Amino acid sequence: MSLTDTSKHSNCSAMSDVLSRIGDKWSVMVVGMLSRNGTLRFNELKRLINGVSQRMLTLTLRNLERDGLVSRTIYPEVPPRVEYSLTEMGKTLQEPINALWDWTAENHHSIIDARDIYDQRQTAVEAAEPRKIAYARGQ
Amino acid sequence: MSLTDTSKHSNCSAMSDVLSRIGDKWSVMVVGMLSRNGTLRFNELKRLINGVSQRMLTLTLRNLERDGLVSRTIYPEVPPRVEYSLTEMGKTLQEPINALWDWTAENHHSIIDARDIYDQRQTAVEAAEPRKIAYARGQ
DNA sequence: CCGTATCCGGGCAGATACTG
DNA sequence: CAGTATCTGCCCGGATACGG
Repeated sequence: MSLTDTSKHSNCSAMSDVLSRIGDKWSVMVVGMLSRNGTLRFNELKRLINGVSQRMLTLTLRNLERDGLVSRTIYPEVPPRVEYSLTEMGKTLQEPINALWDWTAENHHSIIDARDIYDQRQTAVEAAEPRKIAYARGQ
Repeated sequence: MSLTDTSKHSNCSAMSDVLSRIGDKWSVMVVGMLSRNGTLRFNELKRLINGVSQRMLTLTLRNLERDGLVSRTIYPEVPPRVEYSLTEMGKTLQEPINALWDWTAENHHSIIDARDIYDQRQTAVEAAEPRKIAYARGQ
């Protein structure tokens, strides 16, 4: 099945479903970090992923675990040690995510440029014609 | 640059930036529809994309246009006609998105299964040990 | 037909405090 | 160390009404 395969595009809800996880930036970061480093402890992940709160990291890891993408191993020690790594299915996610990562690397500058141009045109229009701005810029 | 390329992983903010657009389900749907059909009018898109509100479609299209991924052509007619299509850059997005789409098709069932198993375990634990549930199931 | 403006309710994320 | 619980604010997205 592919995007261009009109037949049997299931109900798209599958895509939405998965995307809501993939699209979550923390999820992608976690998968990225685990795919590079293999196995990481909670606080290692927290340090590596810039800006994530404890709460969000916990939630993200729980969801990934629930979806069978990340495995969680608790070592009954004091102090506690919990290690995270990708499951086999999680590893297969690397490839499509890598594709996205590469695309980003190649096109991010173009996007930035496109935005600048767009914004300049808009501010020009705005000056000439007050009101008529799409949802007052964002929202 | 790739996920496994530790050097020069820029600041990851680029990835977050692009992901917040890719991760948006409406954006993906729009790109998907345009990549299949080539060119579509506003209401054609609205009909094709199940459940999108007028507001969200407008906002999504504006953002995609601003990022240089979608081009918008207005025909000065009555009633007005506006056509959307992918730009060259937008077309290059097809490939990574397709990869994601394919991955979804292959793994969605496994994810559903994993969730069921996880949830069953959790309800069991819950019964035995009230309290101690990760953020009371979601949030 | 193709939008824009405005109101509004729910959910998501940060901050904080607390445990085994 | 690795979480959990709770409070709070605010952003996002739907619904609605209107306009060129």
